[in-house]
Amino acid sequence: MEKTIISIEETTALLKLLSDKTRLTMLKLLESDECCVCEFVELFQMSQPAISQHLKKLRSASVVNETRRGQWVFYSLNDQHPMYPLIQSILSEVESQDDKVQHLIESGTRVTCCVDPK
Amino acid sequence: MEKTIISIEETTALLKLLSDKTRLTMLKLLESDECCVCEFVELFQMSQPAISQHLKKLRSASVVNETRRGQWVFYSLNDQHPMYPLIQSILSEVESQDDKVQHLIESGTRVTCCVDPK
DNA sequence: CTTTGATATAAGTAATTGATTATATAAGTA
DNA sequence: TACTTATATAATCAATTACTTATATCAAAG
Repeated sequence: MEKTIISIEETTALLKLLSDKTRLTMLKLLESDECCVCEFVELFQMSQPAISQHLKKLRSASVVNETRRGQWVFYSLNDQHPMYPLIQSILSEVESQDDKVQHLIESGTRVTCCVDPK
Repeated sequence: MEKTIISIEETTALLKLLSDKTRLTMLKLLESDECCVCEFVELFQMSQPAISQHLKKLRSASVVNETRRGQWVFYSLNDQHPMYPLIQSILSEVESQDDKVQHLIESGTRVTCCVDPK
């Protein structure tokens, strides 16, 4: 398995994307499980459009995948991204965000959003 | 050897620092050898104060070490930085900057600056 | 001690970024 | 169909960023 050579420009673009607290936290959360937009809205003290714009940046860079299920849109890490190994090694250094997941469970947000749509 | 846990804030601050083309290229160059300021000035199409300001940011974050030798100031990677492993894994993904080193040698800049000061 | 070369700092500025509010779209439900 | 909930887009704005030019500092050489 050859190592893909990544240009300085591609790398700085990715790092810039990850150098925002909200976006990096989002990705750390996605590392363990997909999330829907409303969960991010619950977690971050920020307006829904702000969340949506952060997700758009991640989406435009193909760092995340988007799946609509009914009225909800779920996001997940794109493990096919050419820089996925780098993303993984960055995320592995970052402190766990389990407290946020716990908050979702306790507040009932996770249940509301993520129930099986069948 | 325990893995140091790094906060989201510390990580985003580091990524922001590395998410600039000039600074990331500087660090990639420092990965193989120390450089003096005049070498960076030769390499980047940019004013000397601009170079100096980039170096100040890297210095303030302790990502690089500074050593004065006579009238020259040399910079090197700080391998004692708490996030040095992350810095290394980022740099390892980035394309080589050997062409820039070659340019320094050919232009004579490297010789002028980096001769043993004894 | 004055000049020169190397580097740092200060002040100003245009471009970018990350938020906001208002509005649009899209899906589910009465 | 109309209403509600979830999400996206548009327009706007304040803060930050990465340059620029001008000036200061600092070390070596005359």
